[in-house]
Amino acid sequence: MRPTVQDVARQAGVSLASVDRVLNQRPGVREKTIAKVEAAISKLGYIRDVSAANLAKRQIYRFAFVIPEGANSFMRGLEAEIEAVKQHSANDRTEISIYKVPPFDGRALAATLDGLDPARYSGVAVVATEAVAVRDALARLRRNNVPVVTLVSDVPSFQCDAYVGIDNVAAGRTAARLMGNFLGEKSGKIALVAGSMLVRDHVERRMGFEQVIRSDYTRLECLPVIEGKDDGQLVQKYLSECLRMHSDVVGVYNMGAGNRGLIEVLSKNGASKERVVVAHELTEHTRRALNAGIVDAIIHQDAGHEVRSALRILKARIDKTPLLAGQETIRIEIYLNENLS
Amino acid sequence: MRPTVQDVARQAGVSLASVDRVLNQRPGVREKTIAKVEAAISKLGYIRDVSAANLAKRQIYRFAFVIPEGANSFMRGLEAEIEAVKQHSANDRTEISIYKVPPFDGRALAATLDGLDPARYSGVAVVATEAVAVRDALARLRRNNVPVVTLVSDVPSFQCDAYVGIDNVAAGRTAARLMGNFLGEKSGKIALVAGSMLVRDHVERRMGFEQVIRSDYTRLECLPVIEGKDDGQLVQKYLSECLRMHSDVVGVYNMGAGNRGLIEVLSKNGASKERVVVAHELTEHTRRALNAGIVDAIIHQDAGHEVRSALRILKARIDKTPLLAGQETIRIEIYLNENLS
DNA sequence: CTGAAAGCGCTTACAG
DNA sequence: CTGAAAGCGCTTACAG
Repeated sequence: MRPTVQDVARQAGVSLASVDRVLNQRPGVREKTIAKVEAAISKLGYIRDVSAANLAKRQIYRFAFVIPEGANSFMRGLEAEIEAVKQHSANDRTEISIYKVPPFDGRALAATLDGLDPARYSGVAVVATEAVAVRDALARLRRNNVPVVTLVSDVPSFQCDAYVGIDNVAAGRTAARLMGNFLGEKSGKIALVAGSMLVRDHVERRMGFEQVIRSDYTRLECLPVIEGKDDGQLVQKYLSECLRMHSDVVGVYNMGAGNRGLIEVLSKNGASKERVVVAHELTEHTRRALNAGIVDAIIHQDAGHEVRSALRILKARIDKTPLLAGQETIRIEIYLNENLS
Repeated sequence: MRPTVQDVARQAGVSLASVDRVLNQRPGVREKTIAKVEAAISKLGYIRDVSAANLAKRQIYRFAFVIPEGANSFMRGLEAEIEAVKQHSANDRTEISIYKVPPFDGRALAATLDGLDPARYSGVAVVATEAVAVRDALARLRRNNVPVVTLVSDVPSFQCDAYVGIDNVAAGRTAARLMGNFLGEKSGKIALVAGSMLVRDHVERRMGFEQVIRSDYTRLECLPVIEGKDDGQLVQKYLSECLRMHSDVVGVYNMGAGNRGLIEVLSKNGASKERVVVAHELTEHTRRALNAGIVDAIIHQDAGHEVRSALRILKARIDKTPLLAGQETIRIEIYLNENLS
């Protein structure tokens, strides 16, 4: 039988309450008592039962997810994943609220974060935009003992409890390797599409992509980045102009959203077989494009994994329990038509 | 406040014990009482607290993992992942035992399974070999109400609770797409290496691989499969013979283990840049080979994910709780040097 | 600074 | 067929 607090109390010759105080590092215990309890714990190999503790504490986890609103399919997929755990998590004494804020708007995000009551929420996960006001709002939550994780997009200037997302430089490098290898001996230009060069993810992906192309595929040349604001309409307009101007574009890399516009241009363009196309994030649109051969590869991050990982990390901080190493690494996934699951 | 069994009992005008009987579908309750309780449950929106129930039941999960012994790095990685959750799972009232059996040996596997006491184990996960004795041993466990999942390698003739692993036909197709695209305009032969054509995974991967090569890359031709018994020494011997005999081998696909032998041959061979090499499973050896450019791509399955998924599925069966859709799909992962994490 | 007792939301004998 | 009471492994007031 596994030892319980009762056993520890008996072994140490103290009451249950004292064991509890030591276990939870509550103040007002004599050094000598602490020592006795700790000796008993290690002698018996006591491991505390977290769920029994949570039952006694009537612990309920309340989490806030703050994510961008708008048409971005990846973000809507992220929202769907949050909804899925939300339904499921009633079993786990967990309550989840979703707050949606305008995308690319640091002030709006900061205002929403400032509106979160630290007494109400036991943890916050946020798709962050970099801005001083955001950093300050996150710092306020941390000061009030609310653990914070950033999701998908990090804020390096703020030391949060964890960043749950991919390494975007490596993602760009991965895209470039696929592009370069798929192009074989061909030479020519690569069109680069991003949402905005003010967004960290996209800047990092571009950096990684250009690094690899320049060093390993010198017969290829990257055109200046087209900024499509993650908006399908704009992407469509700018990209078709670009392809008209440059007849020797052999590859297209979309490091941002707005894939609907990209797909529109390339499917009209017909000769998709002759160009290699790499984009980010598996959505219903990019899946269809992979199937149709309009897109050759998708670099993906698993939004469901990110949501569940964020929750595990926040709970571990709250319960002061260790995480399982390896489970919380978000991978840079590659999808071809063949391994869509 | 969330309603509890107390609330349900009060609302239904019955005792706690009766509520419990209905909740757990225990026999010996009048239809009318069942109806009253069920009405109260749905009226209050009662959701049962599984961890409180497990505490009261002194429920301890005891799981057996049955895996192959031997030098196979993937299997040793799988074992390490089981060990990792084993350490961690003391917190979760979960005990895990690992049984190792000789690889490719259905009788030894069946004997081990037959030795598992159904009274002791609440669930079993097994890396299965196809054999009648194995199927019967698994059926015995199921008859004794022990849920069973197959790990990595399925036994289609046995209807188990779940198969936790990848679709190996799709994995083969994925390997072929990478091979074909990376080869660009080149034509020539592809050397195929497998462990054994008696093992289902390898047969399926081969099928998927050849399908895609034949239909989409007609300038490429697959050589007959080399069977290396997943043994580095043998793979090295047979593959180097094969490369000596065929001067026009432009690609190598290893659908089995024994990658150390493969890497040995190809690194000596020098001209690795001229051949495209695709293999399975990220291990310390294949990582190094990716880094060194000896291997171009690795098709991978996440052993840690598989272990954790198997545990979640078994627990859900035991607790009769729903699974979170999406979390249990094992993906066919693709690794290039750039997205190693 | 310490301890006895009640309680968290369930389940389990046992009595009727 | 049904219910009162004790108990699972913790924590929380409250009294001293």
